[in-house]
Amino acid sequence: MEKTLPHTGVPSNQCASTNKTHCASCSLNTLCLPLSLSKNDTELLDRIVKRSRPIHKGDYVFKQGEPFRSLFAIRTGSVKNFTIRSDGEEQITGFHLASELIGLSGFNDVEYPESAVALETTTVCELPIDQLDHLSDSMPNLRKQVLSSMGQEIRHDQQLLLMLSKKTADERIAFFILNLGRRFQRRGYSAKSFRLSMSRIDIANHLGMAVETVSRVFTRFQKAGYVQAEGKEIVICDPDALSRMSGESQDTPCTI
Amino acid sequence: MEKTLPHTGVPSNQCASTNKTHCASCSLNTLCLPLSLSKNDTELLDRIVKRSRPIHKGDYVFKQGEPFRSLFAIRTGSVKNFTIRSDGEEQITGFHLASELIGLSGFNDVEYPESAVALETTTVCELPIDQLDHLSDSMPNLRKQVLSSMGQEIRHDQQLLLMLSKKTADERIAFFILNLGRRFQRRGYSAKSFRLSMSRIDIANHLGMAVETVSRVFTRFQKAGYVQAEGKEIVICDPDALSRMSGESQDTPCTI
DNA sequence: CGTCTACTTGACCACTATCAACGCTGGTGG
DNA sequence: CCACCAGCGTTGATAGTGGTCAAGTAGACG
Repeated sequence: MEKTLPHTGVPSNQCASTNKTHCASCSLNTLCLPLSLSKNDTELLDRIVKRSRPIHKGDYVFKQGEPFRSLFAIRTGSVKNFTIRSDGEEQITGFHLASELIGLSGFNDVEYPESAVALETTTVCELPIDQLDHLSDSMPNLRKQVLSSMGQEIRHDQQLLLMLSKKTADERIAFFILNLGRRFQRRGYSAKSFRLSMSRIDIANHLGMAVETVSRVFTRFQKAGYVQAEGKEIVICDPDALSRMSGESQDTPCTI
Repeated sequence: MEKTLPHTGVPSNQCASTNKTHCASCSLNTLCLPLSLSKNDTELLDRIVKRSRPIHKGDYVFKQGEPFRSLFAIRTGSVKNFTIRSDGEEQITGFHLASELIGLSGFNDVEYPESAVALETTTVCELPIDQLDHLSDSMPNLRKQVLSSMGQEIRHDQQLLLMLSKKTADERIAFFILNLGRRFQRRGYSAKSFRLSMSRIDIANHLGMAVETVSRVFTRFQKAGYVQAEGKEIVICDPDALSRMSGESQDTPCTI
């Protein structure tokens, strides 16, 4: 149903050496932590990476309240991050795709302040924080890369903040779809045609609106010819219209 | 009008040695970067800190689009951070008080993705990023502290996200007031009685509501006896009520 | 095939944005 | 010293967006 995983079927576990995948050969190494590392450094990083078997839809990558021990890089699939609010409600703080680093918000905390669960069958690379830290001593570039990822995460959150604090339902959905498309594009997929791995409920939760509203906006967009939405399959027909709607600058044409 | 600044009036500039203030003697050193540093390390950090003269209300600490060169620790006063959206509107991403580190969102970017301006007369300590980076080589604790601050920033943003995506006007204001109070408390001031350094307009912008709504909520809270608001002076009369309103857990009593 | 959940659509109403008017305060210049 | 002005803050009236409730459809899964 989902695109097939690179996983071999061999019951590999934990140790990188039991698994075919290595950072050096990973298709994501230009997007992920090895980005600015030398061949040698990449190999050192590779050694501390724990690659576990695929986790299934609904499984936890890490759970709010667990001791903060590792960062995780998503190899395939996607996850949603969320916190449980005091009133018991789940609040989705973000969706993450392949090559993205998750768990960063745990820094400075003894435990994970949020949970991450797989939205589909997903494989992750685990980076134990103490080893990563130790490795950082001798690899300034790795250090920079981690800081970099955190800076990115902060900017991402602030962009979201920016959106949630002002925008209407239409603007939020337009932005959300475009943003997802761009992220797929960076990973070599089509920016205009993709599959939403998250439910409407999750989208609604994340964007701070009612499910009904999400549904209505999708329908409206479809009627207007901006997108073609059939269940989770999305085709963006008029990216410029969406870009205009999302409140992005009118002067620069849409990047997808 | 504001509390007097520790600044001496001597036209000191740039070099720490021309200024009385040092990290070791700074009243904020248990909240700021020196937090987990040894006496010796603090001294080393102290050497790269540039302490400039006070900046006045409305002045920029750094400006969106400028090359990312430094982090800044707020010594006294307060600032607002904001980005200019494509439509030309200003969007306030956060308010920051003494001891907080700003500029973190610039990591991984060549330029600052947001601006910071003083809300009142403010003094900052500038930490040039290249020197900080260099110092990090030999000081793992400093590294941790920076990561720590970034983790904190991410969590802070996510908490805000959480709020903006769901809450009503009352909930937002209640949360905002309580949160400010707690931050003042951490700095040794009263959590219940303080002065808002930002205008209603800024609050509205930040919380994603109209100024009129902010004003109405303040009035409503006052009539209900939750707070006493006279212009920018705020007294929290019933923290528990605010806590309940803000959607925090009902079981745990309010922490202030 | 039945059940459960996700999703859609419609009706209604509350909340809050918007528009408008006005008081207040602080700063400026005569 | 006072008149004036600009920006902030408050309050009222109105309208629109989007949440809630309700019902029904479609799709997933055992």
